[in-house]
Amino acid sequence: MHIGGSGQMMMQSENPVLVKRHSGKNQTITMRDVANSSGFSPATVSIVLNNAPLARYIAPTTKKRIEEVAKKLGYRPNAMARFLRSKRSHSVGVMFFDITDPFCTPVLRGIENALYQSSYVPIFADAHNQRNRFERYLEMLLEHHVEALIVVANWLFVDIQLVADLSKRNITAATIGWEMPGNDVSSVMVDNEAGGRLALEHLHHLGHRKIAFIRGPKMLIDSAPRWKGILKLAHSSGLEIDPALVLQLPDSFDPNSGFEGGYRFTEELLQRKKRFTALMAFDDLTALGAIRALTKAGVKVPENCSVVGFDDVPLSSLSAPSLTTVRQPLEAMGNLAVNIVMEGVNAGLEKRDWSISRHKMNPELVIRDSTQAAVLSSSDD
Amino acid sequence: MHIGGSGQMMMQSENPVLVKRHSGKNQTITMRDVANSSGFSPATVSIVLNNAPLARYIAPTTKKRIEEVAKKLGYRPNAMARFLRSKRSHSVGVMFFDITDPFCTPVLRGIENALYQSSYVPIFADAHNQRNRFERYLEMLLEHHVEALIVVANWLFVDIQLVADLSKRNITAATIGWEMPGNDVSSVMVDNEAGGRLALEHLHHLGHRKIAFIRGPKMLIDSAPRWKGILKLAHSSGLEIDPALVLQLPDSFDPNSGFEGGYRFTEELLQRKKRFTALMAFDDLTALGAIRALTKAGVKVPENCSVVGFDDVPLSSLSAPSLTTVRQPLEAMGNLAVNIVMEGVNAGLEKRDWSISRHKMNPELVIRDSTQAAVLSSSDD
DNA sequence: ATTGAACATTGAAACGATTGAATAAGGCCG
DNA sequence: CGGCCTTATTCAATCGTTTCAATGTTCAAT
Repeated sequence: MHIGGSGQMMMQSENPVLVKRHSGKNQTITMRDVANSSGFSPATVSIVLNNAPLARYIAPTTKKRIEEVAKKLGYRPNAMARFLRSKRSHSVGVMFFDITDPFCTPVLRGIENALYQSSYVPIFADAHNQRNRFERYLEMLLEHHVEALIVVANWLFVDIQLVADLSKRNITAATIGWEMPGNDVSSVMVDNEAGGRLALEHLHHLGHRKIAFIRGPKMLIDSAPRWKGILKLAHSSGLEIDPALVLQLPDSFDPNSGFEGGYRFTEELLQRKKRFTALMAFDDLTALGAIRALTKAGVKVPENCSVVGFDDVPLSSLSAPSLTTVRQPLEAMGNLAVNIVMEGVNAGLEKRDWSISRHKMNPELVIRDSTQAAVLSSSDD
Repeated sequence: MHIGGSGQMMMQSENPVLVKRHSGKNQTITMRDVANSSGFSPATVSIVLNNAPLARYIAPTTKKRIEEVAKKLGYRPNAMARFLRSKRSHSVGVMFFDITDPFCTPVLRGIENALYQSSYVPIFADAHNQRNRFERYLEMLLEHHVEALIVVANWLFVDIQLVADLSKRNITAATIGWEMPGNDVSSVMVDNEAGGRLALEHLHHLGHRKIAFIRGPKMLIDSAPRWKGILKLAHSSGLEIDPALVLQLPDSFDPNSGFEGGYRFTEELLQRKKRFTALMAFDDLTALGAIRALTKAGVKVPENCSVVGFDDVPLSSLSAPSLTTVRQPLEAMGNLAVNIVMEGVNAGLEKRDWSISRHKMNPELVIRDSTQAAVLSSSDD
């Protein structure tokens, strides 16, 4: 009368093992059990429980009966068996380039939440920014027959292989924070140009004219458009950008290197002895690094120097001073990516035609304590 | 002569839809394809590719042949079909109470990394601190037949249901940051008592004698032992704890409420006009809130007041000032939890006996910029 | 009366792998 | 030379669902 783990060691070499597996309700109850127990056939049970098209012919009494029995027995469909027939795994691969980037958590939350609404399950993968790991995970996800793939490409590098492999296997995919070349993969990004504009506009409105910039690494897709937005606003508002106050972060594989970079580069800016009353950093981490350097050098933020970041990662509101930044709607982006791929999945199911889409979400300026109006200074132009 | 999905769309009502699905190598290649293509039977292919026991009888030439063909065809085993027979899903459920807690990211990383080593895939679930969501996810994970479950119970509430359901279904489980009543679930925690001791010891060594405390919420399992460690050290070192300098956070369902709590409670402590030269917070977020309040009130950290946190969440090193704290080895804890459940999985596979385990990991003091030696004051005892 | 929908249910064939039992051929022994 | 072990491979059942095609009903319409 053992159940479960209790009698397991009896299986040893040559003992007269007592048949214990048949005891408790340890056995998984299959659809056949429900069928037997309710007096109908497995087919009927399946039709009823899935509310399949044929279900409209099934007598209401039958339906009720079957549903009752299923519940009483605690029947749980076997996802694997189901998949084997229906080709639907009810899972989606969610691949992060590097989850340690604070950018990722809200995105993950958004993805998870949207999938949950559709009763899909996320299979989590983290490439640690390594190509081979990325490929291995891709392999694993394909083996698990995820119905779709979402790639959160917050940091460096892409893989063309991805595109090929996926479109070949008819798996809809979407990237967040990156755009694939070609026309196979949908994408969700923030409108970086608008964001850059927003940030600089804010500083400009506050009266800042001598502004330092720490640009993002060249390899990051976000860097160029943000800078473009900055240049455009500078141009349209007649603001002059002093090249001596512009630095660009080097490419790096560590998403958290921005902090260190912001720190070092701000030190360097300070050494140049060119006065600036505000600093615009590539992202929040960079901004935090900058603030650290400024504070250490005795430059008070925001009194002596305003700092603005980009992203609005969760810690930005907790830092001291709390950070003025351009918010990416991270959770909404995760959400949208799910909706996109789900649409693709459904299209595939219904043999409908479907085309990829590229979204640029609107950023939003979040004003906190790291910026304030420029103090009027005699040497200002 | 159609195979598989090719002719399916002809089922449409009455349009002569052109069969475009049949173009590329879209069709998934099955084991049968490898068998046909190599001239052996599916059985042989399976045996070779899995290196099953019987493989020792297979001729080396045959093996090579099959492996070649499999690779050339790009054969990828169908995880579902495989599972259906072998009862192994090669997936593990990873359930978070609330992923927005910064505590979770490193744990997730640790779990992911360990699973990756074993070619297991994590199915991610986030209960959003809601019981019904927790239960629904549990249901979904069971449907997907995860081989094990890891619950990261960083924040409030537990569910007894969990224990029952899992042990009934013979799924090994482990919790991180929580202990289940009963003897069904392994757990991994930090040694909170030692941590509490470590933190206070540090302050004491620095010469602090008037220390304020913000204790954790009663419902959190960590709160009591941390406090116990504090009391013990206070006792053994002859430190006096002034009840007027001790506050306890209220229970809350938001893991990030600690910041707000730390802020408010610190304001309150300041209002009491009882001098203190150091503050020990329940966790890092609370400490950050406290620092914010202190700074706002003109109390400089660490010059006028040292602050120490607990956990060493990623943002603690980035805050200004960077936070002295007690580090939980979060990644290692995730790792360990995986090893524990994998051990259980293997035991189950080999019908071995196996018993749960409870681990207390050693915390480590991380000294950063938020603490410094107490200034000698005339009124000190 | 016969037909033919609409209704209600079921049999049985997949889905793609795994695996215990079976087959077959060679080699060795007494 | 018949039996038996070893080597090499295959048969066929099975896992738990889904779903197409088939089988009876019932009942209104010809």
